[in-house]
Amino acid sequence: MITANAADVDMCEVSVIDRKRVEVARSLMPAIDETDRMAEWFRVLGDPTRTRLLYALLEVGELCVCDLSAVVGATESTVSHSLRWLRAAGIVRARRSGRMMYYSLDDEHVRMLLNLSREHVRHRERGR
Amino acid sequence: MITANAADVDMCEVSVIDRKRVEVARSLMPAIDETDRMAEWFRVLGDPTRTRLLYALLEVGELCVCDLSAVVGATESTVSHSLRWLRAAGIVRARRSGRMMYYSLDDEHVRMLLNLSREHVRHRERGR
DNA sequence: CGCACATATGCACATAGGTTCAAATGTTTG
DNA sequence: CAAACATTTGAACCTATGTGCATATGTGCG
Repeated sequence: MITANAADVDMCEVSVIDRKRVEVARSLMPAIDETDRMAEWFRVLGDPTRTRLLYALLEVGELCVCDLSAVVGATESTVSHSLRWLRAAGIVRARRSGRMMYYSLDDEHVRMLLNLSREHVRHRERGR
Repeated sequence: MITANAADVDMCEVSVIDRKRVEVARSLMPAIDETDRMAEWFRVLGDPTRTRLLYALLEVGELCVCDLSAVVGATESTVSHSLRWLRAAGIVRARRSGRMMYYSLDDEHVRMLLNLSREHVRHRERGR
């Protein structure tokens, strides 16, 4: 009798060429909810307005919404909506001062991430 | 008379609180087409299927489409569509061998990026 | 050549998400 | 309190895009 393990799930329907390598990959693959969260994080970063917001905050540390609006060249409403995403993703932190909200980066990884991204873009640029 | 410089563009319409900081941020901000490309790169990564495909390739180096399909648990058509994005973004490379296409990572930064992403996700996980 | 197999592509459909506008909330000031 | 200001929120609109299905392309084999 063949014992069923996690690696056999959903494998019967599709043709597999290198079964061994497939099983190794499946065993090393992160859990689905983990890759989902990772993808969601990237998706939040994957918008030009939000990328620009992050760069603005990266450079000067802290800015209110209307100043961010002036820096990135977007409506204050758009900026507010965008910041909502970034806040929900734990990338940005808000601080209230009077009627203004000051936003700043709240993620140690973002700085490195933006640098990596810029390197990638420039690397590709040279390739053309 | 006030001289107009680059930093004044589009600044007249919105209210600015800290003009000095805004100008600094604007001068340090990457060009729009650069942030656009960065955002596009992130957007390509921002899909669960594609994230999982990258992890599969990260672990075992090279896989054909049907094996990738088995590893990530998606239709071969879906996998092919996803790989198309990754290839267009220069993240993945294809090699033909007979009737099979073998895919592998084609970006030095992706490995580091996925690690950063995973750290972020786990860091947030602990916070709750 | 004709068939089987691996992959790619085009189309259709459903859903997600970005922007705008209008209105609401929260805050300072007179 | 009322008015002005900074920001947020909700709804509507339109575009982008992920997936499934059918079909096309490419390749090896008899």
